[in-house]
Amino acid sequence: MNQVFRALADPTRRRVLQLLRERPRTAGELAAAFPVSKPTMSAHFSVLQEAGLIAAERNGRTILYRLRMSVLEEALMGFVHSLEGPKRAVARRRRGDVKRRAWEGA
Amino acid sequence: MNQVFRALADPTRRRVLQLLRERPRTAGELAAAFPVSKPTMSAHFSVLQEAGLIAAERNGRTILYRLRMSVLEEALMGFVHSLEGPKRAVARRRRGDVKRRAWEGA
DNA sequence: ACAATAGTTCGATGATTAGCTAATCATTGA
DNA sequence: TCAATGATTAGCTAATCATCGAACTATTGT
Repeated sequence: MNQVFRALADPTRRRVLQLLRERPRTAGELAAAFPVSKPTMSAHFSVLQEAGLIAAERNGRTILYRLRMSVLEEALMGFVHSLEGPKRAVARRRRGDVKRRAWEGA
Repeated sequence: MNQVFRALADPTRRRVLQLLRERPRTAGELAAAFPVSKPTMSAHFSVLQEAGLIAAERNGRTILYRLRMSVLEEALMGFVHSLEGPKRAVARRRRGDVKRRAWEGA
């Protein structure tokens, strides 16, 4: 979930998701829609993929990216619900899987 | 909207919002809930406030922060809807393929 | 095998960010 | 007015991030 929100923090990446909304697109096709270099876009794809927001499928020499809507919806809705929901579950704690901010539960 | 997503990118700030879910809290009360210094928390409050996610009200020498749920919901739901919504053609850029600023819409 | 195409990985760089301590501001109470 | 309290601002460091060009991998077509 942290990765999802981190991925959504960048406008370029949010826009990529919107472009993938209607149909899958190749890396190059996506890259052509933004005024940044291909390596930069590739890095954005990585972030989105590690967050689980997009999936890649190689076809010949192109790579087709598709949106994984369910992951996005679950993260966003899940967070909203954690705010609206039962007024109890705020004190959870996870153990040291991050270097700093290990107290983090959201 | 960009500011909202940027604010949500940090786990500490998301946790602050969750703490504010039930009732407003003072800056000190919130700061005491995290293992970081008060100035650091103050900076987080600034980010949240500039995003419109929280509102501050001074009472004597304490400052009470309260969650502005509607802003949060509108941003998150709004984004989800922009992905699920009417599949208007987002990128008809076949000819020319110029770097327009179409990506500034998210 | 070679050249072209699609895409990523590598290495460096400038900008932003989260974090700290120390200093400051603002309010209250003696 | 002075001291204490709650909170922010100032100044700094270290880490992270978005970006680039160059090099690399993989695939296709000749």
